[in-house]
Amino acid sequence: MGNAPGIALETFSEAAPAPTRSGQAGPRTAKIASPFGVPSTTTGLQMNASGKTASIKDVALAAGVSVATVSRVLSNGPVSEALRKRVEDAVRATGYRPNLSARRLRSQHSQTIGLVVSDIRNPFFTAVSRAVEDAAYRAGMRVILCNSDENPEREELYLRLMQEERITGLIFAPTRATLDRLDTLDLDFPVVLIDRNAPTARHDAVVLDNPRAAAMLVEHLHAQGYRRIAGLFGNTSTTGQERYEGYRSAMAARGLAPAARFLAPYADAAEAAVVDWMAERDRPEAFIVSNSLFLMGVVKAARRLKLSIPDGLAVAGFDNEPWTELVGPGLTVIEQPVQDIGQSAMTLLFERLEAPDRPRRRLVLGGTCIVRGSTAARMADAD
Amino acid sequence: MGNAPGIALETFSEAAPAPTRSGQAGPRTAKIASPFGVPSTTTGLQMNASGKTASIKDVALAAGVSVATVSRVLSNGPVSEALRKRVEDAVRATGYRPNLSARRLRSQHSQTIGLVVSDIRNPFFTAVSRAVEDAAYRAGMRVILCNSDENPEREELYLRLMQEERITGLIFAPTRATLDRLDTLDLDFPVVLIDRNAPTARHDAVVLDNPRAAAMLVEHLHAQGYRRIAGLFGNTSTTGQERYEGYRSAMAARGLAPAARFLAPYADAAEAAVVDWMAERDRPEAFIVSNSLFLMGVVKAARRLKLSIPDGLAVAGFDNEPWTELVGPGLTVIEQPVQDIGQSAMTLLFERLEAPDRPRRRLVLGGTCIVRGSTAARMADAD
DNA sequence: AGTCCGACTGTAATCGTTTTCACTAGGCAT
DNA sequence: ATGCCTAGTGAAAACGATTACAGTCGGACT
Repeated sequence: MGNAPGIALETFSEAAPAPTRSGQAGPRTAKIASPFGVPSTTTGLQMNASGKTASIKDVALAAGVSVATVSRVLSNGPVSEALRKRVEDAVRATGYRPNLSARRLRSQHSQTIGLVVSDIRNPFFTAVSRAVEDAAYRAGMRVILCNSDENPEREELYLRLMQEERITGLIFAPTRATLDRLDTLDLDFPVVLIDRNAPTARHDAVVLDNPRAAAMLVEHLHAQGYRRIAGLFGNTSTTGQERYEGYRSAMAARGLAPAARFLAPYADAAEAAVVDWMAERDRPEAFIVSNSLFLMGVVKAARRLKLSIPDGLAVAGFDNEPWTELVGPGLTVIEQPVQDIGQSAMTLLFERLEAPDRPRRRLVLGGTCIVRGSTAARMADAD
Repeated sequence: MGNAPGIALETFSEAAPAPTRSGQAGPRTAKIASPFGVPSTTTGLQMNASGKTASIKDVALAAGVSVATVSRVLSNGPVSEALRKRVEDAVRATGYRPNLSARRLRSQHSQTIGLVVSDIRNPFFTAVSRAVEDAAYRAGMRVILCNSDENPEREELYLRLMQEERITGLIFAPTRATLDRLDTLDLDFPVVLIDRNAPTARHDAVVLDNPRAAAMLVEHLHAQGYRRIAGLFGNTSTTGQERYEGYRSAMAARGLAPAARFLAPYADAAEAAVVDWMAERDRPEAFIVSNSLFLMGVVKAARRLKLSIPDGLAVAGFDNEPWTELVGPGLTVIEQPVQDIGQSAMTLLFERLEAPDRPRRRLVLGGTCIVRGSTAARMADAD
């Protein structure tokens, strides 16, 4: 059975006007006449005489005080009770809202921190950005969130934007390309790296202990009886590189031969790699993969090859996303302390702002190995 | 086997300094001495004599022209080639970056649109916000993204923020509570609702055809031979309500008795509901659920009850997330045209900005039913 | 009674832009 | 020559806030 066609129509239409195909993409200009009349009051909020939204001057006028007094009321400065009351009433009456652009310009303080991640759809980054945002708002700061898409050009664009916004600090998960030239960039604000990092960068950073985490997976698989353990790692970030190192040395320490491939960060790439690899002589018994996209790829490949997990093919990876529990017998993963990463990044940033000259610091957090059925002991019966 | 403990340490430590537990939450102050010396050059970008970052005045000075001319060069105004060249050189030499706050203040145009969603971790909203952002940047506008967490208080906070940022327009997925009083709010900018909507709201909107989509699921399950079809719907948004209506009328149209429950939007809630429900007499043969969290809940419940999908329990839901393909025999879902929703919202917003007085419009997009194994024909053998 | 102090309050400068307006040259038609 | 137009340029006035500075006004102290 195929897919039922999608149909667009007015929910409460008398007769559906010109049904529109809901194409999967491409710009579509809304061209639908509305059967709903609407009163054409375009009134926004309260306005002053000239029809613009109320400014501090309007409030001052309404309260019969100077703008300085209004400003002081707004910032809890020293004002007599009588005037404070009058101003507060005037604020309500005029519907006054401070203009942040003006405030920032004058006070030379943006109260804004930037956050540039490589892919907001990656649950790791959504979780981290939630943590960052919460911490920021608690400190009375705003967050500007940007998506680089692993694209150095977009990163450059956003870094420029951050400069123009005069952010007070940046939390950044850079691509390898940008990481390499980060020192030459001369930014006006302190930077805290997250997730990715290089020994050469002179910035603060908070990262997972990637080598150790990968080693934990090797250890675990080894203990479960697996020997031919292959690895798939992302080729765009230093993270993949670090996880590979941990994998390699843990394998070597056990007298096993490492066998790794580096892939572009797409599920398809991993699927294809596994399908190919399993056709070779000396097919792996297990895979360690460096991100959740690859995890999906491996599961798809196993399905395509009609290999059961873990008997035909064991697998372990990174990022404890909700669905990893539900796939097959459950997938063994390293859980990252996402909350902690976000909060620590903010902490490092604030401390850096207080002491700009202190030496660079790097915070390395440990992951937790969540063991599930995808790495059950080798040779055991399937459940 | 238990979880290996997480350990925090310096990657290249001589000896791990005071190992820190990577707790799951709670603020943690980074207190790690760095073994890496760093030159204490705190130089930011180029600065003018007084040590601040370069302004247009500095550029003018360096180029030997007036600030007006610099401004004109920056905005491609009429300037002779000779001066333009001199100014461009000066811009490079000073490392000048325009100050957006000042620009916005003076030009009275923020070039910013707001986007308030209820949960950025929900892949539906991450996809939509990606689309919105892309469309915005293509139009030379910035996006401020905020997370309401389904919390009306946070919504109010963010709406106030939007006012203060003087955004030019808002794309908004409101909670029911806020939706009800949206008309009384008197915002200074046009609003386009997404995902949620009410017949009474006087704003533009782009939503899924929820009743039809839910009906499609009923249709499909019915055609596959299922009769006792239960429904689980979210209780915080109008979306759940609309999907329920579609479900109810489609059931009625087939002479089936609807049986629905409304839940808080958590996977656990759905899991508990299913476990309870399956213990009752007249246990459902199939579930229709209104979001992907509930989908997880149902799968977990089935696992707990040792019911196979679809023979013990069929299930269908909303949102074609990548993992729905991988769970069990694959989950049947309604796919929303997320890209289209985001782009259309921007289009509606732009058109509203051009014609503030035109009557309210509502764009209803159709979903696509992706059929997978979780709704295979009743009584068929398991695979 | 005169000084001084403390608590408010207002005036005006300022943040970094854009934009209006006036002005200067040339070029061209008269 | 004179006048007019056009293109290019600079001076200065906004934009909406914060804040340094200077008053004002009682009351307390000598």
